[in-house]
Amino acid sequence: MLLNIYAVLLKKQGFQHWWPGDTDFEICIGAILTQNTTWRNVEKAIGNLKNQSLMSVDALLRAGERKIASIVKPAGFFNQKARYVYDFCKFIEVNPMNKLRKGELLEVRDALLGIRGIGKETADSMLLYALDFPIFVIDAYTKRIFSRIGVCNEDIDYEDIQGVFHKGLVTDIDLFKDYHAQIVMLGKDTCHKTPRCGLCILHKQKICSYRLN
DNA sequence: CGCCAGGGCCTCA
DNA sequence: TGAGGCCATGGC
Repeated sequence: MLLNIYAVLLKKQGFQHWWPGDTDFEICIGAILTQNTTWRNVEKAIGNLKNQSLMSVDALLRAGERKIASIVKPAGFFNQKARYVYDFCKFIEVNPMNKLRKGELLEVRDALLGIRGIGKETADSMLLYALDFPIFVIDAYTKRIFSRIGVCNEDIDYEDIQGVFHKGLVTDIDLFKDYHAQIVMLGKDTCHKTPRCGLCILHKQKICSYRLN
């Protein structure tokens, strides 16, 4: 079932090569900046950081929250996000990513969740895409799409829907990465809050019968 | 113009 | 532990 849906999305949309970002650190910063924000706006913020040579732990710590806030402004919620980025850097300063990569998944996850501004989705995005741990990322699109298919309710708890994927799929980092990417693509292009079922491959294949329009 | 975007925190029951 | 308010820019 889950694998079949992935196959359909893969065939339609192509392999996604996700997450966008030149380095693992940049992936983490992007994960923070994209909270409840379109990637288009995040790109501007990331571009600003790179232009000012601030895409590194040391440079960001030296810059400080005020400076970071002014630079990531296009990503929205910039005061909060500047604090989150700064706190994340303070954490990485003590726990470098190559050290985290050698840790136990759930312990590293708990450590990330202990940082102000890093919740479940952000932590799992970092774990999967930057640290290469096998954990499935759940986001608003995942809940929306799979509730419309009929797998769950849209307000299902994070760990509950994550468990559906962990139980229904083989533990494969590359599969987890690309499956989530496929979900985001479908969400951005088609499965909007107001659905565009006429464009949806899952509707065409009769996998989803949420609504005709 | 109004709606919405790849969340998460804080507060208050 | 669950609901509601808040954070903010930019595209459509």
